[in-house]
Parts: sequence; structure tokens; C-alpha cells
Amino acid sequence: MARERKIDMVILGLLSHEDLTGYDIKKRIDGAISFFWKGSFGNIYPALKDMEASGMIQKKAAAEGGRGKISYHITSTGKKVLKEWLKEEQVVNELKYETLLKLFFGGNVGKAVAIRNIEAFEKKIEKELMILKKYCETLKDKLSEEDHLYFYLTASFGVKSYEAYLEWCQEAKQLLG
Amino acid sequence: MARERKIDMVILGLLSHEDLTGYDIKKRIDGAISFFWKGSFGNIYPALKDMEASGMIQKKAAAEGGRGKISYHITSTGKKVLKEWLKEEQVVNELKYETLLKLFFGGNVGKAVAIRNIEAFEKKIEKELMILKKYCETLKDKLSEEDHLYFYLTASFGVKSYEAYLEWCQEAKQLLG
DNA sequence: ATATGAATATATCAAAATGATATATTAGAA
DNA sequence: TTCTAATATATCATTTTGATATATTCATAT
Repeated sequence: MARERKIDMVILGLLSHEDLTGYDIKKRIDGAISFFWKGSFGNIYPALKDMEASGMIQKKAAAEGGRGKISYHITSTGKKVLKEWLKEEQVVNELKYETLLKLFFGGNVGKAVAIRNIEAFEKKIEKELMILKKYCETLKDKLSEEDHLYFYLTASFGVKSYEAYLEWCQEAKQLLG
Repeated sequence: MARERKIDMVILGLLSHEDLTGYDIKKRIDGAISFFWKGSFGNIYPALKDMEASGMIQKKAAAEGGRGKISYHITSTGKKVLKEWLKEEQVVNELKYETLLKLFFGGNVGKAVAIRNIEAFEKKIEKELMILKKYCETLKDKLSEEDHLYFYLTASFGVKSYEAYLEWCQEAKQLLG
């Protein structure tokens, strides 16, 4: 993943809404955006250091005596970088689906294994779909607040595609059964 | 990505069908499986070396005077490792969708940019969907050959989800328009 | 024949992501 | 009070990514 560190943009995006610590950032990523983007302490903390050094974000002194807690604030430079990236048309989208990889090579182990793997996938997706649907419902009531519209659109992408996944599971099981 | 090198399994899977060179492997990955898994020379060649050293695959002397061409053949150890992995229920599935990331933070640049990005995404998906559909049609006629069933299932996953993506694009544009 | 460019083929590298773990502190519950 | 879970920062080895270097082979146009 040479060339452009994407975690920088995730961090800038999150900081464009509110000041956050590295730990907070991880929590935000694990929340609403985890189904289409991941982050880890191993790339968040180094990125925060680099981005502070290059003036995109600023450390904020721990407000109320909270020992060692480091909040970051986005600078005007950071905002500019974020907006430029947002406007760029070029994007990298990719799936990394081990379930499909195993299915593709399924001939080596037979249909029973394939069916079991699909059922495991189905269960996971069903669970995540429920969560996404709830999140969507919550957002739908306040689409007037502009940011919520964008959150809703990403969540509804998840709902739509997960529903398609589940349909596929039915078909796949039938063809294998 | 510590702990288990997934490219090993991709290579073993491909070699379970036929002997291949590193370059061939890259081509196979770029073909039918690229929409759910990627590979690069940077991880294929080192993996081939390691796997030969650990006895999962074997070099084959260049058959017809082809200078410097190194084909690999899967060993019985390699087959065992592949099958064990195929049977393991645990998998890692993940999306990495920069389009959604940009949309999520879209509030910073406004609706026009969001619409343009969705349209760019739509075009790409339309193109890939056509290819996947053709591939599916070809496979459908020979599902009796067992391996083709597995190839068909993965391809149809792509078709189903891409169709859902396109539906979402319509909705999203309407909500933003 | 021969130049030229495209496809084939192997290899390596810096930068980045992953996933795990180490280490403390703090807040709340038993 | 003690224990546990959550908060918080940091680092590391392994793996992936994406780019590039290098050389050969093959088809085609000149």
C-alpha cells in the first residue's frame, strides 16, 4: 500500500467532526464505518504523529487533568488536505472475501464443506444486517441534518449489499444441496 | 496481516488445478478471482520461494527449452495444507471501499461532489458487471463439471452484489439530487 | 532481415496495513 | 477493598501493496 496512506484521510475525516484521541478514533472506525473500512492502533498512532509533524492536526492539552490523554484537533491545512482528497475522483475499492476464496477452490473438499461455509457466512451477515438496519432507521428520522444524509447513504449501501448476499446464500445452497 | 499468509492458499488453490509459473499465477488472480481477492508479484514470488523451501510445492524443470521459466507443482503436503485451510470455518471477509469513505465524509464538500463520485462508481460497476455476467453465462452451460459449479457460485456472488450496488446508486442519487 | 513494441517472466524494495502484544491508568462493581 | 473492564498509548514482526528494474520472447510492420 505504498503511495498514499489512506488512514490519514479517515483520521482527518473523523476530526473534521470533533476532536478525538487515538483511542476514540479507533472506536469511531470500529463503529459505523467498520463494514467498509478498517483501522488499527498500529496505523492510527504512527499516522497521528506524522500528521502532527506535518501540521495537519494539533495536539490539545488534556482538558480536565486526565493524565496522558491526548486529543487532536484538525488544522486549516488538514481541512484543505481532506477536501482535496474528497474531491479527487480516483478511488480504490476492493473486496477481500475469504469465504469466496474457499468456495472457489471448493472442488478439493466437496459440497458439504461449501454448504457449511456458506451457512456460517449467512449467519454473520444476518447479524450485521440487523445492526445496520437499526442504524439506518435511527438516521432516517433526521436526514434534514446534512451529515446524517451521508451517514445514511453509506449504511444503506451496507443494507442493500448484505440483503443481496443473503439472497445469494439461498441460491448457492440450493445449487449445492 | 500477521499470522497467516493468505497468498499461500491462493497459490495452492490455483496449483491444485494445474502447474503454473509465478507470472501465470498473477494472471489467474487478475482474472476470475480479482473481484474478491488480489495478488501482486511482491507477495507471489516470495511466497513461492518459501513454499518450495517448506515442501508445499516443487519446481519443475522448464519443459521445452523455455529459458528461465519456472513452473511449480503442488506436493501432497501442499494438498494437505490446502484442504485443511478449506475446511477451517474461520474466515476474514472485508470491504475496503474508498467510495463509501468519501461519501461518509461528504458533508465537507457537498452534494455535487458526492453525486459525481457515485456516478463514477456506477460506471465502473456497470462495466465489471457486464464482464461477470458473460462469465456466468459461459459457466452455466457446464455446471455438470464439478469445479465449474464453484466458479459459477463465486461469479454469481459478484453479479448479485453488483446489481445491488447499482440499485443503491439510483437511490443515493435521488436522495442527493 | 530487422527494428519495434507488446507480452512474458522473475525479482526486489520502500511504504503501509495488519494483528498481536505490552504497559498503565481509571472507573465502576462485587 | 479488590478485582475487572474499559480507556489509552505505543511498538513490533509479519504481510501486503504498488512500483520499478531487468531481460527474454513473440508477432508485426517496415
